Amino acid sequence: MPKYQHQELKIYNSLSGEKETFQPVTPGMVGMYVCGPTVYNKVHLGNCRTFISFDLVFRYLKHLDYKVRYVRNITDAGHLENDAEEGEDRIAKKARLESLEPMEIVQKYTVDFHTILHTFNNFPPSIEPTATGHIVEQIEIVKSIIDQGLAYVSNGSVYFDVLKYNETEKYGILSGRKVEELIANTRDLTGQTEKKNPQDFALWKKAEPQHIMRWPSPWGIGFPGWHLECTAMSTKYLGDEFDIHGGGMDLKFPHHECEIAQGKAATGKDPVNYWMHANMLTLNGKKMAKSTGNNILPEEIFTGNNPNLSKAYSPAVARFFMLQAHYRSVLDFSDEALQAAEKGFHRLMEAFQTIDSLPTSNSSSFDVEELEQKCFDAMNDDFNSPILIAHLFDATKLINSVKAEKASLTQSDAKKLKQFMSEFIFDVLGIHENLSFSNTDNSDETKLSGLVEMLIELRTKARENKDFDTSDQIRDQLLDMGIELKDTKGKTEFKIK
RNA sequence: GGUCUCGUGGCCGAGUGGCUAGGCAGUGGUCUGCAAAACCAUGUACAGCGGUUCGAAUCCGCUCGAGACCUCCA
Repeated sequence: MPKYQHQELKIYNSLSGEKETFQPVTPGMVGMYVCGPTVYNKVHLGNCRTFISFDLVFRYLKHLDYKVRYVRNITDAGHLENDAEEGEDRIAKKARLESLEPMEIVQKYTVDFHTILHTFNNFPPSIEPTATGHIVEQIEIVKSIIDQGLAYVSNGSVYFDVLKYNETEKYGILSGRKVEELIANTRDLTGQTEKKNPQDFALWKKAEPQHIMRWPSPWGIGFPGWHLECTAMSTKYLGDEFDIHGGGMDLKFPHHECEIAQGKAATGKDPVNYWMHANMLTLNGKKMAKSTGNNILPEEIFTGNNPNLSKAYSPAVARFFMLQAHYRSVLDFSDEALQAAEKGFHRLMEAFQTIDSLPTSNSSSFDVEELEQKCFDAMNDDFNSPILIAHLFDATKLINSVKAEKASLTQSDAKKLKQFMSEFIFDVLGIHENLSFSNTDNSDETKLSGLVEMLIELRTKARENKDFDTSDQIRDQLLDMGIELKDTKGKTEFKIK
């Protein structure tokens, strides 16, 4: 029996502002769309947080035995740097700066994106469509919106008529904006004479002669508006109405608002049942952004090569750090916080590895099944990974207590504990770290392990002979090399730091 | 300027109308040849000021502070 029949998952829906019990359109199946990156630059850590957040969602839905189709796009069509009618698109600009073909830029940063997300142990999405691969679909949507009388052609471009749409529908339902307020607060942007109203947004833009990325359309040579691709690709692969649409908080307005309007205009249906927004990762209290340069690149974390960092951190530690905060909260990045996460993470991993060697008893002093359900409860409550991690630390404490012979577990409970911890740590949180190599078959590691064991033996003999100079020398020099010895009851263990 | 969100102990970060979040750091103890690790114990935390309530850090109002969006951004 699939797990989702036993667990009640609640998801915070940005549309309603409340946690709602999750009910997919088709029982047992989930369609999820997440806005992917514009590939004109390296992904920074803030970008990664969003994708790690939705990887967590993807993983947990799968863990509940849902069949999930996860679609995440690549924005590779050139969109303008702002909402003005003229200007250079970001990919073309980057191509000029790097002296590359626009599609080389796209390829280069798509590869970077994939590599980094893989390093963070994200699952790839089920489908990863590109904007340029769906120009035809986008044109079809523009046509149908025009047919509905909700878009107009102006000088070779097509704009969505927000005021007209707002006569029968509500533009602004997601972001809580009112059209009247938007009108009152419109910024003065030059060159918007093509639009009937400043709130209108482009579905299709006429390409200026210097614009490199261009396609033919019923309205002339041009390129699609930014918001359109997500509507085209989400509905193509997930249907006119699907379950979950995610993205960064900064996309809520106008991007997602426009998607809702476009979708409704084109199909007459509200495209998405659950809107989810991941919050920002901040650096020095401010949002990380490509445009301001206030960001850290993942590779800088892995190498420690950044003025904000005192050392390097593994991808698993960085991921664990992010998952210790809830996806809807702003998380501030700092070296200190990463260090704390790293220590806690290692404690958790070491305890997990200890389970097999735990002494077993006839009875357990702890309810393992209750703890497991608490882990489900945490994730069922809008994917609350920090609470889940807190429970995993409770398990850590239990394991260490059993090891210290201050608590007890039956053999079957120890097995259960290992099973569900493994599921939550590796399958759900997606944390993956090279485990202690003492129990692997890799030959070099086996040799090193044997070497350390030999030194431990020598040290144990020295200690028996009260030759503490020798024993301390072995311990201290190993520690200098990054090998820590740990004396436990009757046995010395080691760990590579 | 408009809309919205947030403000938790030394740091990070959950949560909630009354019952220990958790991690890191600190302190005391156990263990140890000494340490480390581990275990046990330990913090009068919820920006400020009012209000609602038997009871609020949690609800309401105001003040102060921070951030996001309103232009491309995850």
